[in-house]
Amino acid sequence: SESDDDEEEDSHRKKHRRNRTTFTTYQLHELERAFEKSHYPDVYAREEIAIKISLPEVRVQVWFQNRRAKWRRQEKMDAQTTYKLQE
Amino acid sequence: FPHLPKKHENEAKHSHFRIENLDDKSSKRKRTAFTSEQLIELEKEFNSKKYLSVGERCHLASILKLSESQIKIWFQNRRAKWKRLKAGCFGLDANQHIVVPIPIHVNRLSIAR
DNA sequence: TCGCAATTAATTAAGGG
DNA sequence: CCCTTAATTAATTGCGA
Repeated sequence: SESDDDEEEDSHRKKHRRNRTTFTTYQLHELERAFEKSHYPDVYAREEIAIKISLPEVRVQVWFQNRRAKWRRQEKMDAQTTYKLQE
Repeated sequence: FPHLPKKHENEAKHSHFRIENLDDKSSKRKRTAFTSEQLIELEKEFNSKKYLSVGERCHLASILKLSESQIKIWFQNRRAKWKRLKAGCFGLDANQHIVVPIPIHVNRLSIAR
């Protein structure tokens, strides 16, 4: 009966329960395809994508942000790889 | 209406290729975590007014022990979030234009004349 | 100088393997 | 358990007024 633990109240828990959207394979396909075309689509392009894959534009926007972060991370990584290889 | 969409400079304009900096202490960008007290107060303030005057900002900065810039940026970011939230729930309820207070900072010099 | 659009960079945490 | 990654947020850049 003692709740003891949980520094964070579960009221905080319920409130900050983020609902994470899981993309379908098709959505991921289209997003990836769009990313190939441009890493920086403007609002209108994003809106177009959003409609096509039936998602709010903001989800598409966030997806591109995270995708670019990944892209940069990888780019930095194999930049280091080719660096080592040339020695 | 204010501020049109804007276009991001095509493709990789921001060349964020930070070279391995031998200088520059602690290459990571600092991210200050505001305390819950600070956030509660900021939120409370935002609830009453969406825009702060210079004086209000200065006062708030001193009582929360944050820089004026941090207060300014916080309100900017908060307004952006507020806008997203408003736009997000279209459909239900037919409120088109809420009583949006106005940024009147423009007047602070021109009114004096 | 401000606000805003658009973004980044650090971070938090969901959920799958 | 750890990893990938969706979500959040303080901070940056750049433009226009």
